[in-house]
Amino acid sequence: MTFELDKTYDPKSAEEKWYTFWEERGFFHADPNAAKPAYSITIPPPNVTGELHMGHAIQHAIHDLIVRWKRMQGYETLCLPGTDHAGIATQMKVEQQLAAEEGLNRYDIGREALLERIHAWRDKYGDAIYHQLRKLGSSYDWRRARFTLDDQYVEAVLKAFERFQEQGWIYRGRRMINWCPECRTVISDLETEERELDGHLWHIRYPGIDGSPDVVVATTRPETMLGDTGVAVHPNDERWREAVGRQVRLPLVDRAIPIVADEYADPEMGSGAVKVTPCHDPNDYAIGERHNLPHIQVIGFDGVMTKEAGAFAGMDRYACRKELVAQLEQAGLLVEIAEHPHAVPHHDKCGTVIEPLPMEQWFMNMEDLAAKTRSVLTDGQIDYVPDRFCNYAVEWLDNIRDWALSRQIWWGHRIPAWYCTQCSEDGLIPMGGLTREKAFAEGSFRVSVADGAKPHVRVQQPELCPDCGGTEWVQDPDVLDTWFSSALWPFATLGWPEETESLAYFYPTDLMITGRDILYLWVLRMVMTSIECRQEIPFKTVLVHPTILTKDGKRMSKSLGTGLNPLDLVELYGADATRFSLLAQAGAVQDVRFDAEVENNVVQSSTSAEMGRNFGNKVWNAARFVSMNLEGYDPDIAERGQTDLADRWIWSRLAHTLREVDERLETFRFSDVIRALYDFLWRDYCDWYLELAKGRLQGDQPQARLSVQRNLVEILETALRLLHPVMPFMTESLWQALPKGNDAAESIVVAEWPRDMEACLDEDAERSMGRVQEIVTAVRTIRSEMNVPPATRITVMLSLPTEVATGPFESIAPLITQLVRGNQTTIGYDVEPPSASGSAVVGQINVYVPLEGIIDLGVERARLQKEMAKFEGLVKGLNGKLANEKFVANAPAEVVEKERQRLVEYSDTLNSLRESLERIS
RNA sequence: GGGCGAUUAGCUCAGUUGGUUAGAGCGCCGGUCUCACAUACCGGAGGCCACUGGUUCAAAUCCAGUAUCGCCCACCA
Repeated sequence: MTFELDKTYDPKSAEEKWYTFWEERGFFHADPNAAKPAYSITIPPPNVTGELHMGHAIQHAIHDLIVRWKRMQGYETLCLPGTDHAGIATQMKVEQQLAAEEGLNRYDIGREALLERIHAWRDKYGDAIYHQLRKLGSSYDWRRARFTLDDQYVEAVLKAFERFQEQGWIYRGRRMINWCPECRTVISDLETEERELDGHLWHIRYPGIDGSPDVVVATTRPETMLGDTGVAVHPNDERWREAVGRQVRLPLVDRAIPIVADEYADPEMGSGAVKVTPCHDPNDYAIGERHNLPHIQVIGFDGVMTKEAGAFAGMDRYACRKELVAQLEQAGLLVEIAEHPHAVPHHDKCGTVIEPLPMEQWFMNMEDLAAKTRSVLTDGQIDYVPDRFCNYAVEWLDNIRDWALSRQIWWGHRIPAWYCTQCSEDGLIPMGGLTREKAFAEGSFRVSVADGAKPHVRVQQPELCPDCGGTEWVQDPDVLDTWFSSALWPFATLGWPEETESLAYFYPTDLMITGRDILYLWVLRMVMTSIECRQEIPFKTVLVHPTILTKDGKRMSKSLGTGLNPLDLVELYGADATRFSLLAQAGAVQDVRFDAEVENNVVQSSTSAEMGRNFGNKVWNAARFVSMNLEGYDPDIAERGQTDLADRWIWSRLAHTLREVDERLETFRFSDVIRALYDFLWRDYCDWYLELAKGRLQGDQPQARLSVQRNLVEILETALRLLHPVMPFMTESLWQALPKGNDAAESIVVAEWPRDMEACLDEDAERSMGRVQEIVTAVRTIRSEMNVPPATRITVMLSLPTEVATGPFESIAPLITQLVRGNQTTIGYDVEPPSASGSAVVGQINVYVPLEGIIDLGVERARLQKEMAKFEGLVKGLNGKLANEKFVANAPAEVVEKERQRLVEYSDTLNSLRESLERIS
């Protein structure tokens, strides 16, 4: 019973072969009627435009690790994949393509045509990420892959919108919003990103009128001055008491604006007076409301100055700034220009500086949901790992703000609000001079409730207008924020609003694995929508995985050339090694500096992936060794060796490893999982057990040979199952090749996870084997230090104190001989070694290696002296400690006793070392 | 401006509730192509655990402060 393996593991052929096999057998399918406990995860849907990056890679290495583990443990395991339509990002991508290839923008081709192009784009590229995930080995139920614009999913979105509307949370209102002049849409607060810019603070003089003093105001955005409709000072500011109620003249536009008293103005700042531009600053908007100041919008939705900007109309907002500053300077009204670094909100998707504008939009009041969600979190119903993220979530909920839901783009879920063309006529304003017919047909109009538009929220278009009996309707032109649809992900993907079998069986899901960046944007909103739509939590645990940084702790970014394509790693080192490297670095830390050299977005090498590759190859070769030594092996007649020390030891180590792996998987300490497996397979199994097995394999006792063969196979087979969730491909290759019983599973994917190994734990064996290892290492050190040629066979003499029985040493002696390349190991009491011997002390045992003619006594003396110095230090320290009355009095008795024993032991060791030294001096 | 995290060997990181000589991998030095593996084997060197105080018989570990780096939140002109 032998099998053949190549000299090295070849990832490419294995990956292709086994993934196909797994999919054909349907191992990843999850059945809602299975008679097993369920375990379910929905993945965070990547953007449909997305390409796999390292963030995905670590996320999915973790997903698949957990999912494969649970599947082997006997759960009916669902991992549901999918993609997000990613409204702005996707539309942006296709628009950029349109501009680059045809020089057209979205308005040139219109709504329908653009949507057609995006759909075509999605059909062509939308599945790319699925193929990339397969390359990593992800064992997901691809039959269930969902897209946020699937028909059933759209239904869920409309249903949810209607439901929230019925709760009275959704409203149309005029508010200060974040406008992206590049994308020409509103975005939510969460989609803005503050960036520190080196700005300036311009101090400008506004001349007083009718006895009012001149006012100097400061601004970081002088161009907004054109829209100023007031100046505010603090009501208690004595300097300005007389000025309140008077007016100043706005330079360049020659407009008289009032000085108002408002507590927003900070007397400590500059002159104490602040300019007020209600249309272009959230604070100023609030002041404007309080004092009824007029709104003058001088910056348009395209970032270009409006006709209200007078002479500056038509200029880009930044060009205008420059020109305006120049003119102010010329007019002698520019008092000062100060350097002023400050944070400016940008659109996270396109990087454009946000323009705050008052606008009518759809909003959702989040107060009720936030309150409910808060108590769910503070009740501990959802476990956050690490748990501090739960506190952050609660804090965020405490400061919840209304959610701007509508987007002025076309790719997405169109808002299910309808307007009767008859009675809403005045509030439906065609864009760009279109006729009403055309504007309505294309959805190119602006809705103004203020001007009389009356929205009716319905999933279906209404029949008769309840107000006027009209029958013609137009749907709201806006689409919903992408995050509105993804907020429904865990239940919408399982069939909601239908009460499906899958929903009943797999929901709530067990685990949500996510990055830090979307904890509020997405994760918390899923909790909120689930509480409302399902009256339950969407997942029991939120696992926040580390962020992958470059080697030197910088952001990984394609534009910086520090991007790293995970598939390049797969290409270089294989999928298993890539997973290994990611998981090995996913410990308690929240940032992983990924150990790879990258040049111009191309990976040159990665130390950790190399480690993974080497480890895979090591295991592969261990299996190869086993395969080469199975001559005459028959699993039916071979008995598991359980009396030999090495056998008892390796089973005990395996049992420890299983316990460690399970524990660390339960607590998501992936780097510990890797380390446990690595140590067991490489250190215990290969370095020690295989080496020891060679003796029995090559010996002349058939029974011993059979039992060690059985152990070699069985231990390896079990360890492969433990390793499978980390390195699925390599383990499957080996597992398939290993001889197994007839009732073995079809694949390691569905093989049973090892369990109940506690009985194999054997402290005595571990202690004895530990002694063997110490002695062997000591002898090897002597060999190495004395430059004993590898071919030279040596004798090891163990000298025991009289109170120690020789029995146990009789059995370990042959192991020592074998491992140090010796010819024999002798045991005796108070042995007097030849004077030309190397020596070492292991616990109570003196170890001698006679080296007549080889030993360099000078080297040996130095070695012993160094060792003595170490123990002298230890003994001195312990003496001091035990002489300290406070220690003896206060420390627990067992600690004191332990220290006493150590002192005795170290003193003995020191004496032995001294004797050895004297012998050769 | 608030909050949080990190700081341990040249590098990347472990170090569980305070209690043996602080560990691993890579890198480095020396020796091996020893019949599974040179993607390997054997041995070795290398640490004032960021700094300063404190608590304790005992601190990498607990507390306070400082420094550096990073993240999150925040409308201060």
